[in-house]
Amino acid sequence: MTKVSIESLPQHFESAAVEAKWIARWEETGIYHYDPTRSREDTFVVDTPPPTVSGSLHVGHVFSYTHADILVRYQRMKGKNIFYPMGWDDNGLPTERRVQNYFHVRVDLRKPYEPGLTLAQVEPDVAKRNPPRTVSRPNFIELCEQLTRVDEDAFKNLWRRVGLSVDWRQEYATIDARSRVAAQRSFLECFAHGQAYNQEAPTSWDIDFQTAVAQAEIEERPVKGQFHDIAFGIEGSDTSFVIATTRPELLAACVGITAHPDDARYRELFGKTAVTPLYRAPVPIFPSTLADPTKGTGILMVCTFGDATDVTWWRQEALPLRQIVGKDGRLSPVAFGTPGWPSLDPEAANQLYAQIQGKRNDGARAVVVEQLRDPANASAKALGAPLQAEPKPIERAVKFFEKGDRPLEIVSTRQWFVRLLERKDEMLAMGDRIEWHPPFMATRYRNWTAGLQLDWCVSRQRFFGVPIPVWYPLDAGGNPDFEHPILARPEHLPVDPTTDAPPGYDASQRNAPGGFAGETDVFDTWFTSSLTPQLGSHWGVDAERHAQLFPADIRPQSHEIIRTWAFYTIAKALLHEGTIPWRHVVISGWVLDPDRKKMSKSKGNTVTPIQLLDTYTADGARYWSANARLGTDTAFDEKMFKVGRRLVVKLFNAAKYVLAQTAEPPETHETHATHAITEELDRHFIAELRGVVTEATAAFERFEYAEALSVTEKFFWSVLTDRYLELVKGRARGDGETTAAARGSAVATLRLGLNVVLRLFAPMLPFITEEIWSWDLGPETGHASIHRAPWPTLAELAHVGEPAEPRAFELARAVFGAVNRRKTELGGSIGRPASLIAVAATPAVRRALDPVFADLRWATRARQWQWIIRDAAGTTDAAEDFSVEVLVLEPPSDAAEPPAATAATEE
RNA sequence: AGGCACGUAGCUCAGUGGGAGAGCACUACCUUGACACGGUAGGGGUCCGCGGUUCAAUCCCGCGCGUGCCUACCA
Repeated sequence: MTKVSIESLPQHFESAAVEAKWIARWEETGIYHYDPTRSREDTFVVDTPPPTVSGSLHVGHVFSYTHADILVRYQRMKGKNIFYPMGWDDNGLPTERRVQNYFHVRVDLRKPYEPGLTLAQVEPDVAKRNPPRTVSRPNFIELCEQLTRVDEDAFKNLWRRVGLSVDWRQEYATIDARSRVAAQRSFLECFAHGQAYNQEAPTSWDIDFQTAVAQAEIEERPVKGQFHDIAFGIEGSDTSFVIATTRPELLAACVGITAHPDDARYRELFGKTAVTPLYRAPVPIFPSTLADPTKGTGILMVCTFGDATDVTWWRQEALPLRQIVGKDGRLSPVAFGTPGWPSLDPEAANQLYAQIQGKRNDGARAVVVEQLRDPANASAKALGAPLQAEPKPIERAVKFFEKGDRPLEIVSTRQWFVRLLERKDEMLAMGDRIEWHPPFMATRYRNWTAGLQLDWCVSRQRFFGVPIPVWYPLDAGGNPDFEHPILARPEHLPVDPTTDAPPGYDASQRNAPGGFAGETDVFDTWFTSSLTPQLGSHWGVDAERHAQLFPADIRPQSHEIIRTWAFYTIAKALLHEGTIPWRHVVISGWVLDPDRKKMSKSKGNTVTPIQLLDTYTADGARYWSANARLGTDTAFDEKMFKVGRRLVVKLFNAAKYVLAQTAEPPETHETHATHAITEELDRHFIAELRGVVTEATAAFERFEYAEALSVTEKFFWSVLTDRYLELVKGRARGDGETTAAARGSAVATLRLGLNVVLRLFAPMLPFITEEIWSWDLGPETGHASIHRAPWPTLAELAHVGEPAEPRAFELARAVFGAVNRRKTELGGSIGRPASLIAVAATPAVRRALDPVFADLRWATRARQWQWIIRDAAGTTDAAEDFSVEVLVLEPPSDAAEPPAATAATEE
């Protein structure tokens, strides 16, 4: 490794070439590689978020991943052995949907596998003119794998461009074989411990994706609806009561009526039987404290199923199941007058239902409302039209699958669940053992955990996911026995029950009486994603490695997935290991567009990052990111990128100057590092640097990289470049009567200052700091990469003594600033020499400035300097320690004669 | 409806029981010896409102108002 000739450097910073060089160099030298031979205490383990490989990159990705990288780079410089993997979350609905749209294909489970069907053969049908091409499930999965590979490359390219210090040997995908093994092993272990069960139960169901969804994947959206007041009859009575409903189309699914037990209006009805209009079904009337007397009319119909409360009532009252909404969202055929479907007038009921059968909710609702207007359809002849009033518009919150477009239905289906409700307390205790950054994010976890109402539904009726590794024995009639599933053997994993035969059976017995049926469901993608710490540690495959890497140190993630990813990961760690999955959770905020909406692909307000990186440099983009504190949302502001770029350019120029000035060690010493730092100004500079090192280190220890950046940046601009560098320039060049020792002190200080500041910036600005480091400091210090160089400590600065005059530097800066101000007022440039500068000051100020006066004098370019000594007691303005009384600029001249040194005078 | 967070210069945001700040933007000026991909300076404020604690409140407490997110409400 040789030093770079500073003179040969380009005049301007050429970021593209420099970044490309270091991306390649870091890869070649492997400086980010994990070393499995080092101890756990020396190791810092990152549970990297595997990005959803959806083919779209935006600045939000750069934002949050940079936060983690900054923390990682700090730990690396602290000497830690870093485990920093990268995963790709490619299984699941987003990928399926993207593949469906991209290739314009749909799965047909009946289709046979077509070998060798590849990307090239399934050309994207951009216009979508033709009906979708149907493909077999295995072919569909292959297409998913092929497309995600392309997307992963795009992500990988971005991560390299922004300088993530990932160990690329530790790459995984949540659909790859090792992940499938881990997810299936996790399931087998849950089942073995009684934590996994399957059950036919009402489940939130998306009618478009035709799959169950979990509580955590549900969101609410405001939807306009209408209240319908409908009269119900009472068996053995001519009277009626009125319920208000937004979903009259579910009338056929009505299985009960309820009101609050204290509601005087309905108290007499409890225990009686109501009769529904249209279908004339007798249903029980029961009291329930869950009913709210202030809502609607205070009395309501219980349907199977309108909402989650219906499920509660259905269970508590052991009501019958009348499921009329099918899995496709259409009303299923039913027959009133048959068992389970009672009616006082089955013929009329069936006739009315026939008009809505096969329709979706909206269509059915319109028909039902018309039917309700007809007095003939009343629940008792004397009551008049069931519809008591014109529908009244209301807006209400309706549950949606977060990725879906139409409201969820509740459909009774058989699903696999993992028990979580009974472990709420343990889950809460786990959350308390983890440090959340910022701390208030722990509240979100606690709120979610405490409010959990359902076990985790882990089965999904989808294709591109990890198969649930079970089969069901078939009886002589070909009916599956769900109570006694056949589990895969751990040594056979991964398995696909739709193509593999279970232990003890052969393929010919598939779907045959007495044989077996393979489970067709796959896991919820979170079931696999919740194992990312174990995927990184090779859980179940390499026990030694697992012990070394689990639990992890940090989990970086964003706050909207605390209830999913963080929650489920903690659940898995509890279920499998009885411990926490990581010690720290590091929460990044969101990137908001200028209207303060979250940037997301679906809103179409994202900004593509590559162009930003080209324009403002990778470090410039990282600077923007590094300015945002954890947990704080940040508005996208291109100006911040610009400021970042300016910092990068400034570092380039300042470093070029410092290193060119100090290319040769002081004449009295072999190296810069050994030269004594003796001058007052230099000692002051180092004293302030000590403060910066202390503050930046403390900030990093609190995970507050933005604070560390702030103190470093402030020091760099306002102390190093604006003031110290200007004051020390003359001495560093050996101008005037500078002694060799004084010059050596300046040179040693400049190099030491740059050396330390570069390392303080290195976690945030890895490219420019590495570039500068490589010219000179790297070869000199023997640390080839700044990113493997030690984090600055006070010990490195301990050889420099404390300054003698506490105010010397502060005053020198102030006087220098005042002189510059005066020059500006006079319309001259800062560099213009002054034929005379007269400064009034108290004796104390004059004395304090004495040890730095030569530097100050040089910086002001004063040919003659006069002190006007003010009596301290006589000053009228006590706040003014000094004032520039006279400043005479020399006329601008083409002949740039350096000002002759003239002695300062006092009067 | 509850919880959490936030409200400071035109914008983006730091901050602290005692002096209201930074960057950007704006205005004026400067070819300077690292840097015009730069520099020097200037104007700009009801620190959301009202009460309380305190010698002293932008900061602590209470009550409002507004914004965002999470949870709940779905008849």
